[in-house]
Amino acid sequence: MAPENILVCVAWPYANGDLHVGHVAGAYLPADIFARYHRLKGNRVVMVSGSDSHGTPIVVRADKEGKTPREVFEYFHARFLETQKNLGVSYDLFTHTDTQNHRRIGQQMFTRLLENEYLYKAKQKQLYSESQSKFLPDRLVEGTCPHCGYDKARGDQCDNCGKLLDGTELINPRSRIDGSTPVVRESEHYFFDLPALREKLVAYLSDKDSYWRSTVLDFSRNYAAHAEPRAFTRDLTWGIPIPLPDSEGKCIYVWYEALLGYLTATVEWASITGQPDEWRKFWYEKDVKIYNFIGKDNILFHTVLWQAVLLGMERLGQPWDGADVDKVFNLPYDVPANQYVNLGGQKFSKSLGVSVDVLDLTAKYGADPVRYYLTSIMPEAKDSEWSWNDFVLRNNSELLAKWGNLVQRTLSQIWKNFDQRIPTPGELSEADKALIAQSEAAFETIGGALNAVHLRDALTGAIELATATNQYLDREAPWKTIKADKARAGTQLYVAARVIDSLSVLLSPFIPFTSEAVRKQLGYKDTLFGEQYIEQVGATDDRHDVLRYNAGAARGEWKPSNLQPGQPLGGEPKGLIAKIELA
RNA sequence: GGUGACGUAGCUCAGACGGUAGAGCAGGGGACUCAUAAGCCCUUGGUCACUGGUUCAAGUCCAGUCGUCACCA
Repeated sequence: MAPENILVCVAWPYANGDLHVGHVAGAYLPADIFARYHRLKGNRVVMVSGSDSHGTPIVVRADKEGKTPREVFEYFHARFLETQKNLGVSYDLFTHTDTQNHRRIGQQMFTRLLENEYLYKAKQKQLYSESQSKFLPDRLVEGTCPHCGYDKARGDQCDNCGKLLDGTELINPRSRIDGSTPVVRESEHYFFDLPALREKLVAYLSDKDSYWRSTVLDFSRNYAAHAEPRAFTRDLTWGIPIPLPDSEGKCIYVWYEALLGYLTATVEWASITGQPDEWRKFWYEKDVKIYNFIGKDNILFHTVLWQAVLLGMERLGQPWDGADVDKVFNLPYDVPANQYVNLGGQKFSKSLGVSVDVLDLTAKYGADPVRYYLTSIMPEAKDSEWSWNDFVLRNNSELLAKWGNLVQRTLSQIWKNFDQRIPTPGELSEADKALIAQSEAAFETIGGALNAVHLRDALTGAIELATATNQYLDREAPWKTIKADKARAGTQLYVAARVIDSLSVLLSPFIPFTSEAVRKQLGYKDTLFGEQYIEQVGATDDRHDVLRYNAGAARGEWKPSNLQPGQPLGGEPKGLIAKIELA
């Protein structure tokens, strides 16, 4: 079968706070598992994302801390790189939105939509701070709620009665920055004419029933069918300025340029890897599948609004891009959005201290226990719950006891009794053949689940095979066989080792580090995957750090083991997975 | 207020097309000992949120109620 082209687009984390396990389980980890699977399948995979570095919350945080917005986002960007490298999220490129490349294409997006008449000008009433000479975002204004009279309602929503507000509705409004009283001024903005694209959006969503998640589809359809115009620009200084004269202080609404990051990061990836036209393959050629991995709060942006942008632009189409006049952008094939992971029944919240810090977690326990547990509670259909107790149990009684111990008990018998080499099997019994057949079939079933982005099912399937192998060992008991018939014991251990070899591949999208270690213990000299590294790229005035992936000498393949008898083990087997004891 | 999703054993979750509830972990018991006292076998747990309705038969379809969440106005 010809290799497929897969573009894995991952939600852009907003660079005003650290990542927590909810983000990881929601988007980054599923994307990585999916990407690794497709790499093993031999498919052409590019996985991109980056830090969302513009927008009001970053400006506010910078003001509060006496820093520049750039300093704030660069701090968190660096931590995102570190966190995801430690976790093994294998981006081909994780960049950010404050690059020349992103700005240039961002302005082009605006121009294209304007040329194609999907943007129009309209006036909007907004609160303006005279003391600071700028428009105030609604959330930075407070006042008395017109509905319930609560006197500390924010301009976007009243915390008391829960009603959503428009800042101009507030009675006695005041700035939350300096307490001054804002005035109502008219501001002229560009609006995105979504009604003009309704028909195309509805058509796009019409053939997704067989594979989109129900949590994503109905909701998106309803919105697409009734989509109203939305503001496309904002009064903002920290963002991408709109490329028109007399438009100072107007930037592209951050949401749209973050979405555009999927395209711009692909362009940057192509350029960095010295094949500047390669992005065209993924965005224009039709034999490509684009996946967007996101959390449930982002669904509409990724199932309707992003499609609207792509449909509205049609293509990049500027002089430097003139070859594309007859091309049209690809739209996402699937948007497997996840629900949330909660903690103690509450949402994660940095400000309330409800959080599990990922940097801390990987430093203490390593990536794989975290990846394993988060996959097992991945909120594919509904919200799930992080439990420290469960984290420990899953690690100790599943990952370690079922899988780590299976490898350990098999290889240590081979090490001690078979000259530290994979034994040469004799004739296979029915039981031997049955287990091997089961392990071979697993590549189909688990692969199917992975391809359909049913990641929890896929992991469960792999663990079931580990259990079957443990059962096989207990029934065959090579430690007994060896006393009377060493050759038969060698066959039994060969069968177990061969299935373990397959399992290390089947499990590798989920727990890549452990799988590499197993592979090494089995005596292989190569690796399943390539390497991740952080690197500085860009011209002098555009330097930035990115996370990259280099396939290099990776030899992993999604196919059953062909373990060679006589292969020397890679050293004395020792525990792969540490037991976790909570202090 | 609108749209949508969710509410199943102690915990985490499965349960197209309706036929009297399943898995893993935890808990209890057992035989073994190669293994990080891990693995294996057996086993105790459930008013399937609530109330009505359709049906010979409903976690499974319909209506309503309550609760949780996301997005939109």
